[in-house]
Amino acid sequence: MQGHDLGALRRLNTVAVLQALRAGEPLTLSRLKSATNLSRPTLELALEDLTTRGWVAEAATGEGRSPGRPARRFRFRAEAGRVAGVDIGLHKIVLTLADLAGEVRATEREDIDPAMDGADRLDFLRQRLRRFLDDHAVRAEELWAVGVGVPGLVDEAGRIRSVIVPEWTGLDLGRRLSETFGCPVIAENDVNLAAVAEHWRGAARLTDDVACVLAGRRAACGLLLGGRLHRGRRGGAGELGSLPHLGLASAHEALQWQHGDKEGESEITALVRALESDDPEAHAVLDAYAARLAPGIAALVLAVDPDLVVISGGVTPAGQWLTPRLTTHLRDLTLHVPQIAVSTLGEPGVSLGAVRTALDSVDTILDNPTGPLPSTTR
Amino acid sequence: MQGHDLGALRRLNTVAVLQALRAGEPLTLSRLKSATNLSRPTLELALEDLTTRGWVAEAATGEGRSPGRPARRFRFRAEAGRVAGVDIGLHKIVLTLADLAGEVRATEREDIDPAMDGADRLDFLRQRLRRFLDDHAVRAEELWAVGVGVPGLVDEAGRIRSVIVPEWTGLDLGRRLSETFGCPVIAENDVNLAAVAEHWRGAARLTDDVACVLAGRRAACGLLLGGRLHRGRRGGAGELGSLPHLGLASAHEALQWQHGDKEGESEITALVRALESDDPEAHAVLDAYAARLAPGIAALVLAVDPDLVVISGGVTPAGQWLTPRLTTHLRDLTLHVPQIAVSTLGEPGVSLGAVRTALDSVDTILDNPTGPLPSTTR
DNA sequence: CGGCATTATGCAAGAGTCCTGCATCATGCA
DNA sequence: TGCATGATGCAGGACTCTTGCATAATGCCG
Repeated sequence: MQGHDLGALRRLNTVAVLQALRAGEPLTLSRLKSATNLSRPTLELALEDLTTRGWVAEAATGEGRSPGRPARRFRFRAEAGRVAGVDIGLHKIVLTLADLAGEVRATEREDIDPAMDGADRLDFLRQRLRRFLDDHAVRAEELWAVGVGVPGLVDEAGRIRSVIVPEWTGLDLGRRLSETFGCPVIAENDVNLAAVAEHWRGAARLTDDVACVLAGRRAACGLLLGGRLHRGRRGGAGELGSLPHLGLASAHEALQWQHGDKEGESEITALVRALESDDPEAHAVLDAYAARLAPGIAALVLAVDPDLVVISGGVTPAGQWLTPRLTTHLRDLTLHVPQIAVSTLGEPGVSLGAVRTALDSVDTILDNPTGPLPSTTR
Repeated sequence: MQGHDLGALRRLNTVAVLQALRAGEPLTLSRLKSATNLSRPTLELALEDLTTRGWVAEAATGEGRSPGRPARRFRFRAEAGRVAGVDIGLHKIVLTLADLAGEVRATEREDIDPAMDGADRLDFLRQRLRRFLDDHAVRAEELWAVGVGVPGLVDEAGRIRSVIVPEWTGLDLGRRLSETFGCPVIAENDVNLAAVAEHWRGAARLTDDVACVLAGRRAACGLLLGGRLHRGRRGGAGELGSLPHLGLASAHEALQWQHGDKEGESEITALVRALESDDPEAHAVLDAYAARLAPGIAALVLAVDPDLVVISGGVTPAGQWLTPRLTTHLRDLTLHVPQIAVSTLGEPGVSLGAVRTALDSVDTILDNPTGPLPSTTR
């Protein structure tokens, strides 16, 4: 714990004003006053400072609902910068562009040849992100941070360990890309990012202890405990797939469904259609899958006792039928069955979590009380 | 995030000075200056304030090693208050008295009749704590907080759920006792407190992600993640005992050892003696126990991936033989075998963790930036 | 259309906190 | 005894926050 200077006090107060404005709607001085407990002259000075640095602008006066002189309103200049979120999996890449308020400005998805090797994949990622930024006229100095979700574990130092893209094991993807794009790039396990996203804007907004279970070809889990991502030593938290007693790794075998009538229809879509028409065989398949998933989830629930388990991944479309079955099976295995919800974000969740991680990295710049408040034009 | 006025700044700085002194040795003004980044006049004002409020006193000047005028030295008045830690189990009660620096001043242990019911047990706890405080001349206004470890889960609201003392289920022990003793009383699961204690002063001082496994008649686990206690919804984190796939609840059956020669010697003491004399049968028993413990610990390790697993509870005396066997068995079950250590605190660990929890509760009073800095004489 | 209540804004005065810098004091060493 | 070294005492100055009053702009009502 450090002592604070008068200058630090002012910086602290200025950031407090900025945070209040970032939270949402444009605010008048009166509202800022009650939000920050600061006096009006102090607020005016802080706002002037923030305005010259490009963080804040005066908004149009709101509709004059109240009597009296209309108040000026100030807003956070979300357009002052951009962050990007990338989800690079085995089969696809998803790119998301957002402003500093986290508002999504553009999204793009493209299939990848699963056979593409690690080096080509890195080049591909670089090239597509570069093109994506160019397409949306993002200048280098506008880009504040990038988050990247990868299919593998990422340790605290940023090094990857992946069985899906084995050549990336040992790679410090963040450092490599940050050299290319001239801003912080944070690599993170994709399931962890899905958990972050569900907590931010998905099914887990109301709780701070969430386990996000990826159920599909892969079985993995992201943990958000106390509102913060829990990685564990070397990023291995939630990797229950490898314990044979629980049979999580092979659970997907129970999800076979070859009854697709229509050409080109995916297995899960066909299964969902069968479920919708109350096909008893389809329900039996889903129940068997739930039964094989249950011990692994039970171990997770007993270990960390989350408020909520979010089911995401390939089975998401069948989620509404899966959750009650899962609840039934869990009742036999755990003391307390947690709430179970289906991902509301689906596939774009990972790249949205990557955006959130990038925004967190921007926040650390602002939270640092020493040094001057940065400007938006760097 | 709130704005701060000049008064809050001063309070912030004063607390920073106090924290610097709390950390350890008495400090001179120069050392405080480098520790807090504050100027000398500011430090002097803060120290005067802290002195009149009773938090700080001038210490004897250290041995004049350096040239120049000898500097005054200031120290935290740890004797300005007391906190107590209690561990009430099925078979025993342990009481610990400490000063505000966490220095232990007294400890007491007493057996309890395991058949004692919930109501009598609460009275017993009250009476023994009262007597313990009287014996050591702790006046009511000197006692700042009490921590209590109980054999059961404690939810966020402070309510207990226990199978060991079933009558306590639903009890808000903290509120009840705080009315009796006139200070905050925090109830917490005993294994959680063991984890806190090992992190504070035991085997887990160097790491912030720790699982503390209670191995003995009971099987339970306390989790400290990111340096903070992780309770989970309703305090159920780490309760892997109930999952039959892992067989943790019945593991203790493998630990039978009836070969005690000496009268009155406990089972574990006899086993340790046999291990010391390289009795192959004793080693086989321990190996079988490790094998039955391993799947549960593996599930925990895969779920949260801690840096360190601390083994505590009844088997602690045999820990040095248990840990290598456990490591061997875990190697087959997990990707990464974490470090495994034996509790260095043993049985008093829980009450020491209770002391730490009580001290944390004192800290929250100091950390609150609004309102005046409290005095030690309330 | 004009007065009134209501709310926002401009400006100055006042109080509080922190830092810098110089002179002074106390000790160890030559 | 003189000197270097580091601690202490005491202003002066700079900065920040708050309070309070006068003024400006709007909606409402007569």
